Amino acid sequence: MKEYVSILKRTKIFSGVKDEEIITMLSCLGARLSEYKKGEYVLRQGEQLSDILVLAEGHLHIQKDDYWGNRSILGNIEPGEMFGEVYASPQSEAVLNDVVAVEDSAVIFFDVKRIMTTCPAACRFHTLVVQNMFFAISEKNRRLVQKLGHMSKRTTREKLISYLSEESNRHNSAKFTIPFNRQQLADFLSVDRSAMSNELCKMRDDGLIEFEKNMFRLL
Amino acid sequence: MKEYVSILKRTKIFSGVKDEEIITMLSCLGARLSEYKKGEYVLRQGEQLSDILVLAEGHLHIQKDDYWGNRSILGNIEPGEMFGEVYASPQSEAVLNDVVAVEDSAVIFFDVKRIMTTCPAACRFHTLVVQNMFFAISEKNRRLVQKLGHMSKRTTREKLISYLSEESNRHNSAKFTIPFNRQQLADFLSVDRSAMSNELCKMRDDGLIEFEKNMFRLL
DNA sequence: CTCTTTCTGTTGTAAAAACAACTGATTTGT
DNA sequence: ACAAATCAGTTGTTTTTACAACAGAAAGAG
Repeated sequence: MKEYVSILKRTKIFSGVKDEEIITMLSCLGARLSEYKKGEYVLRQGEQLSDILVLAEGHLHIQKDDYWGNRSILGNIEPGEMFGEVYASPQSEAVLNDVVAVEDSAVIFFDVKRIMTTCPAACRFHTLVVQNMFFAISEKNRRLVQKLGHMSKRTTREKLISYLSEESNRHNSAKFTIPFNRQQLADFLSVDRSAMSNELCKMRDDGLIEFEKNMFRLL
Repeated sequence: MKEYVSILKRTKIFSGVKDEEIITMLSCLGARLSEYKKGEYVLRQGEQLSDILVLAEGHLHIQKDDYWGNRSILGNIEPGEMFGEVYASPQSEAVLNDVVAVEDSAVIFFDVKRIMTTCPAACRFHTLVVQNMFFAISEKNRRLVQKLGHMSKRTTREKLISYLSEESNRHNSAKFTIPFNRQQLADFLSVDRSAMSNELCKMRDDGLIEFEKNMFRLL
């Protein structure tokens, strides 16, 4: 577990907490570590969950498959990110989506009851962590709203422009790589892969973008 | 302000806090009240915001208009709901969407700094409120994910089924009213109104649903 | 290195949605 | 109560997407 302190201290949740204090808190908060091979499920739709999770290393997708086998990728989780907090509230409901490892990953579980119900005065940084979690989930909320912004565009081209513009912004650069391959990007934007591939090429022909694999450049 | 205590005490944020304590906290938290006529903007895209807002009475929509005049309704706010918390984090960014009153409304503003940075020990319920806010924003996050679920459906019919099923669930009844008229529902689901109207009627003809104005019944 | 699998781009067709234009019903304002 | 504005439904046309099937390139396994 200690090997991940360097990762944890760079996360939003532990922002402002020192190494030694993080180690103390890992036991104070009842942290457990689980590892997953590529393709394994971290969470499954319908499960009960009373933990908040942090990705220590690897790469996860939040996704959902419907009756007909259509897959939607609802989100992308990178190291240091918190997830699962949505299901950890008192009126806890079942997990809505699958969370799957797209590469070998390590996840830290925190017992939400210990985080939220222990008297904050007991541990000097407990209060700070709750506040940090609040801001982290706010940030996440913001990203969901942005994704809704892409999804609400009517045409594939508009969705792509909306998504790529945001990624460019986020990287502060016209050139950037995305965490998806073509099929995954199509699933993320909820469009057909071949139609999207087609549209990407048209956009390139129109001089809007350049790309190679998952590297893109806006022109 | 006191007239809204009965509303506030039923909100998630003040869950578990007594009337007198709410009154005390309203000043402790630097609460301010603003009123809006139907059609007025509560928040505008691009604004800076350092408050958390609670709708005391009325009905708001979170919406966004693009270049071409297409409107997306990203969310719906009912009395007692918190909003704006996304923009209140320390690395505060500009407001992403408009929030507009769809009927005469009253909104309470809380200074986020006072909520988050005052020592929680100072006020017995301060900690409770921070925790409540955490759960409230989690719940909101959940709803955003559900909306993404509707939006990720490919056809208008699937989007409608997804949305109506969720509303039915939420009301624990096959019969329920929705907070949108047809145009607003179309904007919410990001589809064309006339096409949606058409699809609703087909669904009725297929024996899937009944409806009258904004009352729906699933069969 | 070779075989297999995955990934990306291409094309044609069928299905669905967007758009535009119009009607009648309902609501709102004066 | 009446005129104006908003709202919901209908239809036909155009545009866009989904789907299916395939081919070449790249990546991965043995």
